[in-house]
Amino acid sequence: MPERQFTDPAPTALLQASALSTIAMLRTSSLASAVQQEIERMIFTGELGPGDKLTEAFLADRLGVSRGPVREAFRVLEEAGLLQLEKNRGVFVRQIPIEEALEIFELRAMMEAHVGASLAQNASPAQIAELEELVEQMQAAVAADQEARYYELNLAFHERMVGFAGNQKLLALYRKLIRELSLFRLRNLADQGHLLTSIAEHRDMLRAIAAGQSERASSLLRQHVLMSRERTLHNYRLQHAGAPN
Amino acid sequence: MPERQFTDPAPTALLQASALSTIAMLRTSSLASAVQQEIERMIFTGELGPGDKLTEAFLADRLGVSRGPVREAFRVLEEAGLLQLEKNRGVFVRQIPIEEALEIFELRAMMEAHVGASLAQNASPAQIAELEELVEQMQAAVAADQEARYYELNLAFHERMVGFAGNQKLLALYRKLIRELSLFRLRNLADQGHLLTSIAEHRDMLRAIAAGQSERASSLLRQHVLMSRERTLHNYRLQHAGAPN
DNA sequence: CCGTATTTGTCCGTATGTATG
DNA sequence: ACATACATACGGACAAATACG
Repeated sequence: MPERQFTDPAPTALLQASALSTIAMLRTSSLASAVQQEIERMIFTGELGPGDKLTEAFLADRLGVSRGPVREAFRVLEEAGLLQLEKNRGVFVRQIPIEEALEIFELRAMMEAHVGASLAQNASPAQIAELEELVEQMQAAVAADQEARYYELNLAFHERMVGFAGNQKLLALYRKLIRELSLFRLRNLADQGHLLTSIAEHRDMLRAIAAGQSERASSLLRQHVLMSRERTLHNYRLQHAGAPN
Repeated sequence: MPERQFTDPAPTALLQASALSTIAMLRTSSLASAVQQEIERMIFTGELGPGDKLTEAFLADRLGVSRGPVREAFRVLEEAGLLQLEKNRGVFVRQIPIEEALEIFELRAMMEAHVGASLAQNASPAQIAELEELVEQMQAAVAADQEARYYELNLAFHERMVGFAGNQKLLALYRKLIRELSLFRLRNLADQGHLLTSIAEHRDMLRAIAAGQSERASSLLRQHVLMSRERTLHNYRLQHAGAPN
């Protein structure tokens, strides 16, 4: 059973065209970081999927750079948890096992609970207003049946909240976890009902925060994330019901 | 005002001797990771201090490898927050600003509070016993006036607690933060009184955990870490009173 | 069990950019 | 302002290790 390899003709041609221009544009700092960003882009657009194999030489060729920068990008992306380096075998897009995804959800719950308590005590009216505006847009997106847009706004909402807590280190860690989690994402094809529930939960959070209710805000956020965790686990079990391993 | 550079004759000779053997011994995987570990060792033993300058060529020379592996090690250590790469200028051991140190303490407080609640619900008697044993050793260390030993045990105690929570990702993040924080450490030359207080706090935590009191355990751990934060801030202000910047 | 192909590991020469006098 | 020293950035060649037929 051959690994799905990233050397098929069609996607390769596509990559070559887009990558070269992208690399050229990103040439702000080092080639290595440009390559890094390009690999990330390929992963997050789905051009590269979990388990896909990459090689230094291949990527260097297609991106029109030497192996050096590619190597360095690989190392950084391994440290970031997106790639898995196997000595003398190749580099693979990481498979996030379900156990790890669940751990990440737990950490998100911890972080967002902390953020909820913090915001209940320190959030400015302007910040709350901005979050409320995001919820409005989410509502509109659901009404217009734009699921992708909804998810985008949802991510933005949570990230913005974490940002408002004012701890930059926390925000950086949060982002890192979200990126890793996005590698897992077996599309959470959610039903409309859930989306509306979720929006209502967001409103509840904001109310608690605006009212300065630390513990309630904290608890609501934790539950909100843990719900999301449960849905993910549920979906996973559905999809892996008949196919153990 | 020249940066303190890592080219002084005395420490260099020392480095060369120890490093070569170390590098040889660590040759388990790649030279790059061996170099990485060696640099970490130099940092944590104080051979390298915050602000010190490193160069690829110099380190490569002294470690007896080429610049390639050194380069890669630099990138990883930058990602880890220990080094700061400045393009075409040099590589520096990071200075953790006080603001960042305080942020890390806040994250530690968040994490350990979470761990406290978790352990209160799930810790096994064996785990609690192990933690109690560590506290006993800490007590003995204080009695024997072995401060260094006390700190070592204290770190082990907290890390072990985090480990017992069962979330590997959390443990990894926790360790990473502690490593970064150790770069800050203007020796927390603590008075005996504080050490004894601290030990008492540890006992309180364990009691709450053993009794299954989630909220109390959580709160005690948070306060314990925040106290530590306050002491650090206090020491910092003392040391920087007359010398702004 | 061995040879060959593949892939990373390592090294060094040169280009490029930055700071400094 | 300009030249020079210095450090990284990058490329390409060679070596070593591993996998696979």
